[in-house]
Amino acid sequence: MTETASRPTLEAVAARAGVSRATVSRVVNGGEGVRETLVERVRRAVEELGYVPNQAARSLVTRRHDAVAVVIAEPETRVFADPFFALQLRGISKELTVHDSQLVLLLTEGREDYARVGRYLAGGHVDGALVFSLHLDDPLPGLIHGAGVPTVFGGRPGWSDGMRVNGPTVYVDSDNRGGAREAVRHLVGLGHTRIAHITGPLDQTCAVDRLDGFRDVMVDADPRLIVGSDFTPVGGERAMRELLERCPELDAVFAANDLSASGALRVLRERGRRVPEDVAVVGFDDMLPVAEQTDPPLTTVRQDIEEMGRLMARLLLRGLEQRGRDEQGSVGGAPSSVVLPTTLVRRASA
Amino acid sequence: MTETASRPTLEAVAARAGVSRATVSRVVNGGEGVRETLVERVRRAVEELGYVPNQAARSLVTRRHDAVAVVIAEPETRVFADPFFALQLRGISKELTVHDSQLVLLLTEGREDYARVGRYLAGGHVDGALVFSLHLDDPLPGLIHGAGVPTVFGGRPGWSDGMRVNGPTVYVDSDNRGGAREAVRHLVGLGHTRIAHITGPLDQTCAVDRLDGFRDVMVDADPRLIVGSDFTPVGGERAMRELLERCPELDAVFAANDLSASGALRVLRERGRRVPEDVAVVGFDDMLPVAEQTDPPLTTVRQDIEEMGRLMARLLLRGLEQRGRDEQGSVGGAPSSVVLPTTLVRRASA
DNA sequence: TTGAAAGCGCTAACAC
DNA sequence: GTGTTAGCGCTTTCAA
Repeated sequence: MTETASRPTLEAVAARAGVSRATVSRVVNGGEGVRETLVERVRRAVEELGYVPNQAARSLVTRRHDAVAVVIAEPETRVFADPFFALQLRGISKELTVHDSQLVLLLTEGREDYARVGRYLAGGHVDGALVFSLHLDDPLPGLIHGAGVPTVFGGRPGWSDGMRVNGPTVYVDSDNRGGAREAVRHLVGLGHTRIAHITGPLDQTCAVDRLDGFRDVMVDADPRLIVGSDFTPVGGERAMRELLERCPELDAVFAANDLSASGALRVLRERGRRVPEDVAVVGFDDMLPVAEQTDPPLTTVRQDIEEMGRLMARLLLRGLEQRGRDEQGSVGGAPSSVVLPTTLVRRASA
Repeated sequence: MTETASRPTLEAVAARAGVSRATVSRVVNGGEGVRETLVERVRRAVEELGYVPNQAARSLVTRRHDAVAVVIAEPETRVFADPFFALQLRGISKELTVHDSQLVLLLTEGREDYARVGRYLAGGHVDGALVFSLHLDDPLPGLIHGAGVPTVFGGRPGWSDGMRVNGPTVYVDSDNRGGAREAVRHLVGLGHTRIAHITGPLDQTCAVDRLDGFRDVMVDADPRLIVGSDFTPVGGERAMRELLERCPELDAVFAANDLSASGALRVLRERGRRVPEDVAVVGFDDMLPVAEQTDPPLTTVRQDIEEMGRLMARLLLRGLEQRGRDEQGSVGGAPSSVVLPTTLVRRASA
């Protein structure tokens, strides 16, 4: 532990430099319209005293915080077994850094945490929020709306467009449906006909969209070939066993993400089915540490997760700027949602 | 994006409840020493107006922030290919939540970011800092010290004890050396004699400690059996190839972490060496998604990473409380470093 | 028990 | 250009 020395204030710097507080403030905030010699003098005083502005005081008057909350609402353990969030965080962090904004991470581990998050958001700590992993029945959007904080969502939220209470909902998403279609078409192109799908949790839109994409191609798929799962390796194993039991003759599997695909691969190996000769497998995400590590390496649908994070931050910050420019009811130029393309990455599994 | 309504202030609540600001403040902060009827009246006004305290204003006077910075200084991409940090974060987040404190994440992607972090820490945004992944030549400790922020380190920092400028350095670490010893002894117990070691980056103390543990047991190890690496799967592959070239007759490998062990396993399989029959492999970390997923599943040294995170937060908060109690130069009761035990987890690879 | 009043450190009009 | 002044919203003595 280190000591907390009491820090010098603007006042002290002003005294030392022999100018007024206002002048110091001007210099500290860019130095526009201050004589060069004074700027110099103030800079020196700042340096000598080791002055750093007190943000609480600054925020109190400017009402800006240069901080953005990232809310990750994922009760399950999964969040952290999955590089997904980490990658998004990284993209966000990079973009925020460029704009000199800080990242405040709010993780919720259960319903009890929601009140805390709501309080925090409403407490005027941050300029905006980035929100992930919404489930259909999530109370979070309500809280956020109540807190009145500008928000960009990661992944299309599940509610209908009616929710445009104050301005449209802004989100960044991948083309989950299109990506899924491409994956399944690839399997079809390889000559497979009995293609199964291991879904993600269907209370999240990305899982639903991937299922829809699967159905787009396999228009009259045998319902026994679709089995629900949860994006985890263990869930993937379970689903694969179920599938093998229901339809031993299946010849391909499209898993809703790489993690569940890895579980499926394990079961296939265990059961002596060769991949891709007996059963071809395609995943989704292109999570490198997973997809490249499986045996055989996984053919999968790539989405640029880091870019999604970066984009979310960019949209949010742009929106904040907008709002700053025209203080009331900004109409034109408000940012709108973005859907990023996906690409199929061919490896050995299909 | 959502609208930012201007929030009601203490003043407004006071007016509505027909009391003074001071009374409202008391009620909001617990309500000690206020007549029950008034408490009730104020609570109702708060409710009706949807009042939430402005934290900037509060911090300005209390000098507390109920926020802790987590600094992750890892220039390489590795940070996020590795569940390690995510797990620590999770432990930290849980503990902070209990104490109603917020987590502010500061990621540094390169030297340029350091100044920003220093500024932030010094800016009085947070009550303390939790710092990870220090490399030997890291400028971060200096910055932190300059910022005068109470800090707990994750992993023993590399500097000598002399650095106790203001109070001893507090850290939380695993018993890396002991764990390594146990791993190697296990291999010895299995009858292996030509045991190799794939190290981590030796500018981090955990990697050095694991190497030391290896040497403790293999007192006069053939230097060709020790090869440097970097904690990544690819690094592990490279190291394994190198080892196989230098010493084709090796019969066991202790890798400094699971990720590099997974790379080593892949190379061994590729070269047709059976694991564990021809070459036994032990990792370190017991990162479940890695260790259980490898083929064969990895025998490894488990460290409770989430617990480390939790403990770091706990030590920091305890220190802050201490400091709150006795405002000057707290002597007794200051928290001190903790080293957590490790355990060997036997799976199939050794 | 409650209220009045004095700031916390800073910015932003507004004068000079 | 530079200084003066009035708050931002809250907590916290100090009196009543």
